[in-house]
Amino acid sequence: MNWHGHGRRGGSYHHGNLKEALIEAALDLIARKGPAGFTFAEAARSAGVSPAAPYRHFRDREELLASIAQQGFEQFEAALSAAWDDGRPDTPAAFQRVGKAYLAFARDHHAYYSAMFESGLPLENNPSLLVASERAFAILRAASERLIALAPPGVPRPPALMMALHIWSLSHGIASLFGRGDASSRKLPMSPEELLEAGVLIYLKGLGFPTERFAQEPPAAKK
Amino acid sequence: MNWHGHGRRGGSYHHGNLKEALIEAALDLIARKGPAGFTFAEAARSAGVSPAAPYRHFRDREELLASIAQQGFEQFEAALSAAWDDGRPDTPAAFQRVGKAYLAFARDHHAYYSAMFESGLPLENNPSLLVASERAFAILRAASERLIALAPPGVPRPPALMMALHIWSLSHGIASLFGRGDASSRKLPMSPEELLEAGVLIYLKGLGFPTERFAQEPPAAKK
DNA sequence: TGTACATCAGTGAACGCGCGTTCACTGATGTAC
DNA sequence: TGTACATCAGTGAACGCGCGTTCACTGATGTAC
Repeated sequence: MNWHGHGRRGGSYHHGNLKEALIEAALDLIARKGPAGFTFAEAARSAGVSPAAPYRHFRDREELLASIAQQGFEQFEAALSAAWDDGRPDTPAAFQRVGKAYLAFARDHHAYYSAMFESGLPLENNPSLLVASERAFAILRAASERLIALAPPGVPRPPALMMALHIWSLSHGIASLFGRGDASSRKLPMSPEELLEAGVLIYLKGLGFPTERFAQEPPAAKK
Repeated sequence: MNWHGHGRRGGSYHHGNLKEALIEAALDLIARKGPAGFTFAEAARSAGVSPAAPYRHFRDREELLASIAQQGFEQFEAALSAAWDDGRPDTPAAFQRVGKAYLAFARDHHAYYSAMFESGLPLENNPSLLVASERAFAILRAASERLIALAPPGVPRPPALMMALHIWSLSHGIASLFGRGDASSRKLPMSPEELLEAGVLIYLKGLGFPTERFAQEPPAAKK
C-alpha cells in the first residue's frame, strides 16, 4: 500500500491523498451550506487542485456525495455500537447510552448526518448505501431485542423491530428539529438529550418495564 | 380589491395573479427536486413570464421560499386544527386524528413540508415564519393539555409542553424517515400511520393513561 | 544499478449552460377632473 | 362621458458568474529487463 504523498501537497505534482482530501473539503462545505450547497468545483479548489482532478476519483458529484453518506453510516454504526458496548454494564444503561450517542453523532458530525438523511440520495440506486444504513439500524434493533428479553414475565412483548423503529423515529425527530447546531434549529426549554431520555423512559414504561431500573443514576432517591 | 386578470394569461400583458402562480410553480419544482433544486428563473418560466417579473413580487429567491414555508405552516395549522376539532367527539380519538393529519400533511403536501422543515431557512431572520411555526405547534400543545387533564388522579402529570414535543418529534421522525412518497424514503413493514399510532399508544400508556380509552374503535373486543 | 516504457494522477484551457440580478423600457389599468 | 396622467406589472436584452464536464496534455511513479 502506497500513499504516494503524505497528506500534504508539499509542492509535488501528485496530491497523494486526494480522494480523502475531497471528502473532507466536501464535508466542510456541507456543514456550512447543506448537502445541496456543495459543489464539485469548490471542493477541488479547497483541496488545492484543478477542477478536473476530482474526476479521477469520482464519476460525478453525486458519487462523491454517496461516498460521504456511506462513510457516514459506517461511522454512525461504529459510534452506536461503541455506545451499546454489547449491553454492558447492564442493558438499560447501555440502551440510554445509545440514544445519547445518536444525538451526539447528529450534532458533532452534522455534515455526515445531513448527507445521510437529508441529501435526497435515492436509496434504490445505491444498494451499498442502503446496506450501510441498515447495518447502523441493526444496532438499534439488537439493543431493542435485548431489552425486550428483560421484559417482566406476563407482559405481552412488543416486536423488537417496531420498538427499534419507534426509538429511531423519536431520535431522528429530535435530532432534526432541535439537535443541530445551526440557525434553522428550534429552541427548546431543555436539552435534546433530556428530551430524548424522558421520552424513552415514558415509552419503556408504556411497554411495561419497571421504571426504576432504567434511570441513569443507580437506585438513588426518586424525586 | 382587484384581481386584474383571472388567473390565466389570456394573452394579456398583465398576468394578474403572478404571485400565486409563482408560488405554485415553485411548489411544483420543490416537489420534484427539493427546496434547493428550485430556481427563480425556472419558476418564472413555468409561470409563463420573463425572468425579471418575479422581482415585482419577491425581493429575491429566499423571500419566495420563505413565503412558501409561511403559507405551509398556516395550512398545516389549519389541517391539524381541523383534525383536532376541539377534541370532539372525545379527546383521545381527536388526539389520534391529529397524528394522522400530521402524517397526511407531510405526505400530501410534501413540497410545503420540505420548505417548512428542510429548506434550511434561518428562523432567526424570519420572525413571522417562527410565529407561524409556533402557531401550528400550539395545536399539538393544546391537544396535549386537554389529554393530560384526563389523566387518572394520583398519576403524576407530565408537563404538556414536554409531551407535545415528544409527539411532535415522533411524528416528524416518522414523516421524515418513512413518510415521503419519494425514492429517498425507507421501506417499512407497516404504514407510517400504524407506526405512529402504536408509538403514541405506548407512550400514553407510559404516562399512566388506561389503554382501552385510546383505541380507535369503540370499546370493542381487544384482540 | 541503469534504462525504457507503461501507468497513473494530475494540469489548464475551454465549452456551453443556466443562474440571479439590473436596466431602461412599455403596455395596461386606475383615477382626477 | 372623455381625456390626461400616474401608477403599476410586465418585457427583453444584457451582465458577470460559477458550475459541471471534456480534452489533449504532462510530470511523477512503478516496473520489466
